[in-house]
Amino acid sequence: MTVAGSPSTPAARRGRPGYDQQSVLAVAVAAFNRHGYEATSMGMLAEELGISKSAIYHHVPSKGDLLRLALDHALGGLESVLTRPGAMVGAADARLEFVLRGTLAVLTERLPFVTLLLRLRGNTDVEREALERRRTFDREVAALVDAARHEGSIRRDIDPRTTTRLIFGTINSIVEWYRPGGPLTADKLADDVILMVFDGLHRR
Amino acid sequence: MTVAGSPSTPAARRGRPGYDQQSVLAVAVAAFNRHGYEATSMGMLAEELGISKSAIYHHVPSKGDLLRLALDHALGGLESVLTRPGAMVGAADARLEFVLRGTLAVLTERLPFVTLLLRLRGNTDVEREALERRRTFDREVAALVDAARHEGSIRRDIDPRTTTRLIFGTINSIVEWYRPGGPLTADKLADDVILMVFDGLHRR
DNA sequence: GTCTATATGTTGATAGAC
DNA sequence: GTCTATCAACATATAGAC
Repeated sequence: MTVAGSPSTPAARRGRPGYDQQSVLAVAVAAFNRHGYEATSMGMLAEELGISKSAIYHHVPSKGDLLRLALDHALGGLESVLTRPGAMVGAADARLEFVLRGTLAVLTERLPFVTLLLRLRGNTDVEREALERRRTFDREVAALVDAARHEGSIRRDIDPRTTTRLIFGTINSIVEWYRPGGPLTADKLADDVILMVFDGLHRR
Repeated sequence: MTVAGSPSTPAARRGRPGYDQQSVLAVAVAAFNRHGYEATSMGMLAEELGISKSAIYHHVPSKGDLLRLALDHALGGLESVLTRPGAMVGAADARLEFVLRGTLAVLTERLPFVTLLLRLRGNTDVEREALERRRTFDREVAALVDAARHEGSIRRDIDPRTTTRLIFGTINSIVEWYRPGGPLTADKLADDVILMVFDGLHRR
């Protein structure tokens, strides 16, 4: 999926100038992440796009729809991880690692969209619906953690709920600092995260 | 320090009714965390406090000062961890654990204030100044991580910057789910975090 | 310590021209 | 696909009464 940040990017759109919905969305998501969704005005978006406020309404019916489109892109990516073959068969330990690596891949590939999702507070209906879908995803991963624990591959001296939350916390917090294109590749990052979470930082 | 959430809490304030600066601040911080600082209007605060907008200006000169007071409380707590005796002497490994436990203690004791600090995006001068103080704190902890690495107590197959960011990510993400007064005490949480970060979740 | 009234600008969204 | 013009509602903050 191509998400351009300026009008008439040749690779993204052939033909006439001006924005399309995807390129408007990319700019909107960046602004939502910088100021927060509620604090981002259509006037600010218009200024960044270089068009008038009302021109935005040609691409999207409301500010809430910009949010809904963005969150759907993030959630769709995460949900697809759970339906991939590697998430369904084998030892719980291996399935868990597969899902965590898949989550990390979606997080880095759709970074601004997932960032927006993870910063939601549930203040509007659109946000609450997205948070409900996110909770369903979280519950399925939590079930995998429990299975790996029962299997004996995960330590039992930490409460299962705490275990799941620490795993998610570690992974989700990556949106706050990881930037693709830097020295750290997404694959190496995934290796590092799996290493710390399951084997720890101490030398042994 | 007492931070009340309603006017004339007997333990917090003796004498006349009405809010004082601390109780206004507590309500404001909760609202900032729920909606984001920029998206929280003085009208919303007035409604939650049950007083008029202009009455708030009796306690604090501006909305930005509410933010500044709150961030100062969070940063003061974090900075005090680095000047405590345990952070200054001994093996780097032990000093690092001491500082991380101290950070976790401040995070849980001043939870709403630290939450606000960690969600800043740097859109105003007040925010940028706070982020600069936070970066200074982060740099000092990063130096401890580097020292523990050189000492040989921390694994070398993960980049030092990544190591520090994963540690901070894991700890900072706790504000998104931990609630004091629940079944998990702050001390047990700190034990769990230290255990996962340094020894990993795998059973050995 | 709180109020009403007010000043001045910005909000999301629409109507209709080009 | 973009524009100007417009709307009612709401933003931060101040002045001055009680």
